[in-house]
Amino acid sequence: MATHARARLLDTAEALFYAEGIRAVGVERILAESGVGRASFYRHFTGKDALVVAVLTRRDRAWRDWLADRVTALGGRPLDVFDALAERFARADFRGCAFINTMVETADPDSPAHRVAAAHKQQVVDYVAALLADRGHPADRAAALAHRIVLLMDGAIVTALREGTPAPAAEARTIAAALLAAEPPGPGLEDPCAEPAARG
Amino acid sequence: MATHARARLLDTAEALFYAEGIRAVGVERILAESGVGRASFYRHFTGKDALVVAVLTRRDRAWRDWLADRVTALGGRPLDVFDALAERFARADFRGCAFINTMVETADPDSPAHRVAAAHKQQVVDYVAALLADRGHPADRAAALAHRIVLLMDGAIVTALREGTPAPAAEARTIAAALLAAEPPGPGLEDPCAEPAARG
DNA sequence: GGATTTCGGTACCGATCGGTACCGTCTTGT
DNA sequence: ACAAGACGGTACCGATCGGTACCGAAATCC
Repeated sequence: MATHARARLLDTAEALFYAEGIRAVGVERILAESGVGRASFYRHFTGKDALVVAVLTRRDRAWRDWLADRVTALGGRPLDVFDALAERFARADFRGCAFINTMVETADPDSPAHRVAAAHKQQVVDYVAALLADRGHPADRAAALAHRIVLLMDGAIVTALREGTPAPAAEARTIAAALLAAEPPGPGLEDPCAEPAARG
Repeated sequence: MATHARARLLDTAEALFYAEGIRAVGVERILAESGVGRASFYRHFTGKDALVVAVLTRRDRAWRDWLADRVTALGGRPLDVFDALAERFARADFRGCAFINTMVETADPDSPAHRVAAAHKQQVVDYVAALLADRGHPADRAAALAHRIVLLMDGAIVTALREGTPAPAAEARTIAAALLAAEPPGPGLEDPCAEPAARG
């Protein structure tokens, strides 16, 4: 028997929701393209809403894990997040940020899907703040800077979506670099092994 | 007779589409809330898609006219666009940028609605570039700077939407100010009546 | 004042929406 | 080997989707 109907539902739904929008994709489509029977779907999820939340929750974890892995591989500098973004923007199936899209599509801020999406963004802010703290920025300054860097990330994502090019990632990186250059890290807490000043 | 069914349809549809999303609002709702008869609707528009395009086209003009008016009233400086944005963010019915939302909801980039939304953003870039050129920036630099300023505007819009506060407008303004401070206008072309350096 | 146009209301269309119930089948754990 | 559970397929449900056809009333134009 084909294994794990639940996993196939999540995979198919994630791809379709991201590519065409949550509301634009009906349960019918997901069943047809995943090969899962109708009854099996409602055995695993109470309804479409629960599927949406499950997809977003899984993507939240996967996306942040991916970001952390890429940033680490690129050098662990805060500005490396923009180079990670550039990789995403260059993919043919890039369709913006699934969580921004969810908040746009799901207008009700009290909706479970909206909440998951909002929480995702907050966790990204916390991650960037941690990156900044690692480079010696005091906690309060790291939080404020992270806020602005995520604003730049979101701006780059939206711009990349509407222009269809990965260029906005580099633009946002340049702007963020100016931001960090104007605010040097605190007194001697930064990583002594940091590369000179070529990047980041 | 109640006047101008077409105008009422546009007003009602614009409000509902912006508040709840294009796909989330059916023709039925628009007819009920506008008080327009079903037949009258299809007399004025070939279908829902045409209504969407008409709404977006009208909003494009109205939004850019509003932006130009507010910026002029605030002083005509490029950075004034962020103060104009802040006013929008503070409104209770703020739900992000209708054109970003349209591009997110309408995945197909060849769709008429998507094209109108993309064209709107390009015209905003052109407008900001004109503001920069007025302050003495050479045309090519003005275009590049405008691109980045609109990236900041979009980032502020998305951030304001997900946080529900107008604060991101001021954040983006500060970042943009650093951007402009690092790149002084060209050789003596700026407006001699410009205010010192307090803002903009 | 009569004709034309625009209007609102309603009935109806096929298609699709999310969701439920029931069926026979196949895999797996013991 | 056998029972238990997960599976795919189908029929069906009421509601709503976008869209068409037709009607009588009301306002405008000549």
